[in-house]
Amino acid sequence: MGRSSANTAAAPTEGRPTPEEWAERLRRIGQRATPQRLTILAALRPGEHASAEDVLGRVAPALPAVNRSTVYRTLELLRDLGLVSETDLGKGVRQFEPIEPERHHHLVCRGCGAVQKLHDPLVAPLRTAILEHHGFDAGIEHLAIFGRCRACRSGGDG
Amino acid sequence: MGRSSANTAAAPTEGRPTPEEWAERLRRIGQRATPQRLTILAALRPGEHASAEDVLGRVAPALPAVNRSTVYRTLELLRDLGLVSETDLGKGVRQFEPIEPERHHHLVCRGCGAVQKLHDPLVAPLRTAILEHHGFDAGIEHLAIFGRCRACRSGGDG
DNA sequence: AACGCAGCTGCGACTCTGTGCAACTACCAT
DNA sequence: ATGGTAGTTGCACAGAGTCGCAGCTGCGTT
Repeated sequence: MGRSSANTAAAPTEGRPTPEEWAERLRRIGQRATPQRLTILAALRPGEHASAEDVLGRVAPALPAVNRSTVYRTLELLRDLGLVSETDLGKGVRQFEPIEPERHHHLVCRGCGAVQKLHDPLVAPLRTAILEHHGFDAGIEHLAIFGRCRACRSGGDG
Repeated sequence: MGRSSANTAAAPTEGRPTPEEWAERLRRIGQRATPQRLTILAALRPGEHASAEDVLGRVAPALPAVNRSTVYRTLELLRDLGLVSETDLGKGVRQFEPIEPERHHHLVCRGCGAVQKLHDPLVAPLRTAILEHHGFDAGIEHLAIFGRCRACRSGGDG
């Protein structure tokens, strides 16, 4: 999405966009820049998983009246817009996080619950293969893969 | 898991195991063979997605007193045992299905909701790579990958 | 065949998430 | 700056899934 157009203030990789930059970005793709959305966007920080409830808590000081539904809907919108990633780490609570240029994924052990990072280069071929074979643009931004870690496998424990 | 042990009655690929075969299989791995579990197992059919609620409905005629929690817990157990797969097709309802020798996955379009099959050979390399690089046994039995299908991509619509 | 215990089940309450509808408001055109 | 309108929000409700606990039961042992 036209990232090479206007570059009003700071470089994208230097820090996170300001609310006004977010607003412009939303408008450019035909979305409204509401205070709720901008506040929610500001509440998300790169590299940090946040649940919908976390976001609601962070937004409350600025906009106490924001409703839970709005948070969910906004997060979902931002996900579909490719601005944030949604991941279910298996805790019954979805985690949201702004998408960074360098993607990563997670391996979640069903035995001990340990979570380790999985770098995108291992996953990228799958994305490519799916696009080539099915013409399907897989939104694998932040995958959670469940299974059994080395320790739990050798330990034999569940 | 030790599939090459005793083969008491019918061949595994000939039909699905009888309740008694399931019972024996459960006991062999240190699990109790309760009527609830056997009934739930019998309610699952290969090649057919069933939600927890579906299973509850199918079990009801035989065991009217079975509780929702039991169904969830049993399904989860069977999943951890590697007997059934769990998949979230994005409908807010998880789908369960007995694991077949020939695995498949799904591509779910976030635009139009269409679901298409994805054959395992495309996914297998990822499983292998994760095992080699991380010693992690990825339980990718029945994956649901979200994204945008060919039609929705060319149509430009959301 | 009866016993005992660890494990399983049923129950109820609670959390997380999605949806319909009416009121509101950001944005475009004037 | 003002007005119209389509997109958003807030609210209330509904449904999926989880958890702790008390009581029951499958299964190994005697």
